[in-house]
Amino acid sequence: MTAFRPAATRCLDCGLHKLCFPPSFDEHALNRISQLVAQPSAFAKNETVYRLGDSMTALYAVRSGALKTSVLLPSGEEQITGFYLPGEVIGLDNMGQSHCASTATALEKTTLCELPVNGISQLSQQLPELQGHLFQIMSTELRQDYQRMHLMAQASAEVRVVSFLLGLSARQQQRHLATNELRLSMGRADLANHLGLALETVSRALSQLADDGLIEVSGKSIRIIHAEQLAERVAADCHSS
Amino acid sequence: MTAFRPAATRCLDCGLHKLCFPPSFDEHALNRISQLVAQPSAFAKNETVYRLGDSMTALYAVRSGALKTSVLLPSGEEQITGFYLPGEVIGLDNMGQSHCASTATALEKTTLCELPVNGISQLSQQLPELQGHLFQIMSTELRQDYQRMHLMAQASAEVRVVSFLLGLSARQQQRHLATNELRLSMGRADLANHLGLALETVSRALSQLADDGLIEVSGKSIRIIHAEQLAERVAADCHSS
DNA sequence: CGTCGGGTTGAACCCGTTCAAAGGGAGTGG
DNA sequence: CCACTCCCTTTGAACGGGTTCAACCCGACG
Repeated sequence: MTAFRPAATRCLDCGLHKLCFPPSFDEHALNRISQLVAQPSAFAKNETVYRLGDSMTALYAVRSGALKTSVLLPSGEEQITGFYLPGEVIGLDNMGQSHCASTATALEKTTLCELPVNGISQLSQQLPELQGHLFQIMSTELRQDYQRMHLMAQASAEVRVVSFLLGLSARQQQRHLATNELRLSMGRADLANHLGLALETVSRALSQLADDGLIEVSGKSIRIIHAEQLAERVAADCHSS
Repeated sequence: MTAFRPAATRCLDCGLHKLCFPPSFDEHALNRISQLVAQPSAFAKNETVYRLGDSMTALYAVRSGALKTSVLLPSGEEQITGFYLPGEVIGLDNMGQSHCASTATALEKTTLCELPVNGISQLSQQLPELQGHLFQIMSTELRQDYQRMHLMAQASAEVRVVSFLLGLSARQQQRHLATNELRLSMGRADLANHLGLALETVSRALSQLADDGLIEVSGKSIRIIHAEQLAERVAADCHSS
């Protein structure tokens, strides 16, 4: 079996391994991990990877495409907790749980590397660096959540939208993509949900920013014209409050 | 040294060990952990346990008292990320980092058990249950943050305050304390900051709830009169939106 | 008794929501 | 190739809840 595994499934050969795992991971560590990773699987748009209540079996590293994670609230409404791009890992919020507490849905055609949680747990007993990495990405998510929480609690609609755009831009930079050309894989409704705003408010904020000449908006494609001025608006809002 | 360690520092003898660690932890595991735990240290009101930028050396389990954790935003303002009570563990958002990204401040006279992060990391290589526990409490914090984020994003002031009170009540129940007698260790300003509201709004919400006969407010002491009706208001708000 | 800090109450303003309608682009069928 | 439709997005106008600014209250402490 393993002899026939396509080269593409070996993390070492994957251009994203420095994102999924620390750059410091050596060949040995990557090979050990590769042995756990199943053949990347493809998901169509709107297909769910896992769903609330499913038994928790794996983490998933995004290989291509994009997806959203959401929690279903008691009331039945959906709260989108995050959008994930290639090189990012989903399922951390279910670590240590027997069942999934969230749902992951592909926003477009997406391929994922499956990291079985049993294997990951065991391997991280042997590779301190892997355990440290898991702690690190989980704590990073925690810290990012704090910032997002402050955003939701305090920031104006414009600042929320700008923060999101700049965050996306920064993540593209990590993947060595252009920082000023964004393609939003999610619709306005999902974006609004994630930012805690009404759909119309997001649209208005984008239009306003476009009117001010800071960005160009064309459907799901957004071009950042003046990144510095965008950053200033975020800072200005923080300073004023 | 260890021969003279007071019995009180042995986790096995501490009434809170089922909160700090899973109830399933056996005597062996608790003893291994106890060897790591330094003498509980005391902090006065407003004293900081660790501060943004400090080197990250330990997690801390609350033994008595209460404290808040906060992040300092670029603008210089403080966002309070959580309040912690006996049996709860702080510092998880710094796991895997070399330096603290948050600040922990005692809200009253507080004693903490220090869990050196090096020791914890190494021990969790040997005790899969400990590693699993760490993953679990981190993922639990993640999931709680998602709920809080939704609260901040969508919920009315009243719902935010009620959710906080009910959450506090639930945590008291875990510690086998009365669920209807709350003592808020933080001031209105901290509470408002944490809930993403203006100080005045929190005060108004509490007054309103008191007028409606659902709670009794006397400074920092709050008595819950009709827990069910409080829960209904939260559910009602969710349903309406 | 006076002062001080935290908490409460009051009134006006502002931003985001809500409801409503129009605009636009992709896909389908003629 | 165009016309039609559907869905997503944009734009408009009025409403409402939370913030803000301001005054007041109250218990603690000197």
